[in-house]
Amino acid sequence: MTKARNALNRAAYVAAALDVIGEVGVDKLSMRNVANRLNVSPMAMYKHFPAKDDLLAASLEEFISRANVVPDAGLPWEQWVGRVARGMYEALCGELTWVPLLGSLRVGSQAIAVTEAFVGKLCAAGFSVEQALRAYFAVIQVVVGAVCLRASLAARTGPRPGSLDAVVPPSGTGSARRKKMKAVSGELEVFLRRDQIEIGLPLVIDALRAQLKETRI
Amino acid sequence: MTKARNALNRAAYVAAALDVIGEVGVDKLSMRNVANRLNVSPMAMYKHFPAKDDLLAASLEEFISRANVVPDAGLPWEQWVGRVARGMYEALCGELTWVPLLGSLRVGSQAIAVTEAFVGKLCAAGFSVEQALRAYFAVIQVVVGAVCLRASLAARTGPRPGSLDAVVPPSGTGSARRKKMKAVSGELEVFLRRDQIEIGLPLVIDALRAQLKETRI
DNA sequence: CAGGATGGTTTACAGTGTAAACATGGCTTG
DNA sequence: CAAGCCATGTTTACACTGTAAACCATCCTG
Repeated sequence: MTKARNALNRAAYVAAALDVIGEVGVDKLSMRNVANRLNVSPMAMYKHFPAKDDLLAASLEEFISRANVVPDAGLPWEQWVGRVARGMYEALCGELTWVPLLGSLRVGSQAIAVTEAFVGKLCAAGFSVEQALRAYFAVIQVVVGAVCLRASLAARTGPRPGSLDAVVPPSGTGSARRKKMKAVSGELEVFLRRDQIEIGLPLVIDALRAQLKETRI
Repeated sequence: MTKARNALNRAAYVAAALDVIGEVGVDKLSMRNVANRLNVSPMAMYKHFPAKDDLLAASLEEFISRANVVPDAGLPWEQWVGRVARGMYEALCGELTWVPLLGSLRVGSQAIAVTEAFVGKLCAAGFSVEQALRAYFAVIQVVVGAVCLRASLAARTGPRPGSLDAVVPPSGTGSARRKKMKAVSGELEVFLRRDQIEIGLPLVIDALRAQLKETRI
């Protein structure tokens, strides 16, 4: 037996991978544990994905797609864009183990659907296609960057004692400098603890608003 | 023998790690190959770093520090900020294998030195400390995001044939939709191929300029 | 019915991070 | 000077990883 009717497909493997990820995180996902979940040999997956990275990339795409970030069309564009960005941000923050894979985001059909909606929305609001696409990429950049910074906070136990002991000592020293650095460091901590998306996103939206006003004149 | 005078320290291990990374990339770095480069047992490193991740995080910090992105103080703040951002972007793009580690950026003394300079520059230009820190984080976000998108392009062989075959088919179908999606997809490709930092960064700088003007009134 | 796809299995290998126990030099203290 | 601790490095071993290679069963198609 073993074969039979129930042939597994890409989607089934991706679904299983997402289950595993939900339980143990992206970093602890292995070919073997997703295979086990489907009662299948690990090597079976290589008939559908050339390598683990491809499985993970597909899973990330599916994950983002499931986040379902495209909001109601009725909203004014600023809020609409905000919702998309915050939706992505929150989804990714919910599973920070994705972070190492943010560099392998593919332009899959799911992403294209979002882009399409995004560009459509902004064009309807008066932006040019060029401007809208630029805006889309800027927003994605901010989301990804914000998630990375968020992860970077989570990766820390707190302001470590050794936080000021450099790998290589800073060129200029002196006690005045050290004091100032400590002050900046403190402020840094405060900012790191803020909701990262609320730092970069408003700036981008402001810039977009300004662009729109200028175009309309 | 074996012991003797030449006791290795954190910095030595980090330097060796950076050497290895320069040759084979972050992804192919292993405790064993950096240990070999120093003619030392792999386990020796655990006396200096609790785990591989810590070695990597330290190496990333040192890498960024070596990029030496802080420019001359004479520049006007817009250009100054641009230089910092583009410097980081280019350094990271030169070794894209760092990308998976962007989520473990630590606030080390090197980073603090940059922040200090950044905040100082912007405050001198008329921004409040709050605004300056916000600006700093926004810029970092954009840099990190831009690098991730850049990596995402590099991870692709090109516009793959299967690019439109979703893991799970899109909800709405129809040939008109497919055609529009393909058009958007084409534009996406074009944008992906642009210098990513030039997409998000100008927007952020525009927003900052507007902020400054408003404050001055 | 022959023959290739398709999707699965088994076996095996080279390589990984790191825990545990042990060795040894140099510095501090009695 | 002796005793002993601490920092550093070594050896061994383990559990686990991704995946190449070869093989097998079912099905679709000419």
